[in-house]
Amino acid sequence: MSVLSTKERILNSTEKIISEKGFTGISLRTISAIAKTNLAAVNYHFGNKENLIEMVLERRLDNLFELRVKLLDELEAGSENPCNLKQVLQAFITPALTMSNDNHQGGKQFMEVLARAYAEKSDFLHDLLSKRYADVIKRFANAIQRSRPNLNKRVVFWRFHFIMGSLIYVMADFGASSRSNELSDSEYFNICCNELVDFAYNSLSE
Amino acid sequence: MSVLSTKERILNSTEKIISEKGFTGISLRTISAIAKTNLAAVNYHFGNKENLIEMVLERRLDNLFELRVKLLDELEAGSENPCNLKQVLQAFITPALTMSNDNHQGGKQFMEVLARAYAEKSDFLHDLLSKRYADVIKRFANAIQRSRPNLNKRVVFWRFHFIMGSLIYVMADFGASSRSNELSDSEYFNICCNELVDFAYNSLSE
DNA sequence: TTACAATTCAAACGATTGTTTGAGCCATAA
DNA sequence: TTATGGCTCAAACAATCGTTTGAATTGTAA
Repeated sequence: MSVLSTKERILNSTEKIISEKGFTGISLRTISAIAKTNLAAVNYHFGNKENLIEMVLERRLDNLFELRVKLLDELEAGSENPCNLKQVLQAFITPALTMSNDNHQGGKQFMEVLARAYAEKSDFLHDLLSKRYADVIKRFANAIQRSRPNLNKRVVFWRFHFIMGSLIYVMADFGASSRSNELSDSEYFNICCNELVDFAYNSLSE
Repeated sequence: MSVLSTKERILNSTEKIISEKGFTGISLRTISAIAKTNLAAVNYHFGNKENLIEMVLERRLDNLFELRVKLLDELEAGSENPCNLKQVLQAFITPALTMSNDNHQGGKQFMEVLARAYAEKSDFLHDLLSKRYADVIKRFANAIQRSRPNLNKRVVFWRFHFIMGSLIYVMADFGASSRSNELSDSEYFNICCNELVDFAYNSLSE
């Protein structure tokens, strides 16, 4: 097991605290305590609190969108043209849910952070999505469009956004209230993933 | 125009501030200032900050679910049996979006508060949904089930939750980034409402 | 080893937070 | 008028916040 740098430990503990207590419950003193470092280390490494939170978002979102792009690339390089819609949706949804199921690497915590950032209308997150990742989102929207040529372009656009809404809802475990206790985490997320893909696929039927 | 009581003014200004700056940005001093009253009035009328926020949620949610129930009652009293699925979905979705479009009465602000409360995993909200409103949600789920007897009960359950996810996403204006500037608020929400109902209806096709 | 930069640390800063206090205001009822 | 109770107010409380400072420590290259 590798030893984590102070910077990494701070990012991890921030992620953990936000996912547990939300943005309201954050304090740099708690963060530094859990990261087993000094209070001033946070400002030393990240400048200020706002920047720290932004770095938490950036670190993971880059991974998430990288993975999505990779899967879409593979699909578009394949023989099917247009791509199989269900696979396109899987390429978008699965990485997010895989991440949120990856407790070991803190992915689950991050997904909750992400959902909270959405709710808080983080300007930084907004910029990230509308600039850095806009192309990826557009690529997915186009791939969906091509496989459903008879659907109005505007309608596809709306539904893709609704699907993203459901995804965020699930990721953040919003519906946890309704979750059965008999399922393990990985079982739950497998079912969830399948159900969500089917749901999305169905919603895009012509 | 009626004169609002101090209590009402405090509730309204709290709603406004949360919707603008999120739960993070709340301060009782700002709240009392906007409510044009004294700082101590908040504690006098609501005991403490947490209780104040809970009262904001409760006041509006009661209205929302009352309206949903009323619409469902009307449908189930009608001639169609089972109820028309699209109308059931409308009875669930429309009140929420009407509220979020009702700027004058602060409904829009509340919907953003609600979405933030979801993200913050408010225990109070959780209890409200799983206790006080659980019956209503179950009634809607059953109504959907009856109109789609061939769909697995578990599948209906999942999809209803996904639909709620999309609804919250839309209510909180999460997708505002992608919103065209040429539409007025009411035009936007009309389209949004129709698209969401169609989306939900489609996702529940057999 | 020495010198220098990077990092960590305890301590303090001023600002802001939720809450409490007790005096004052203002209506209504005796 | 006087007395009472609901309400508002300015002021102060202790606690916590993010940030800064300067000294101590660590790691690295000469």
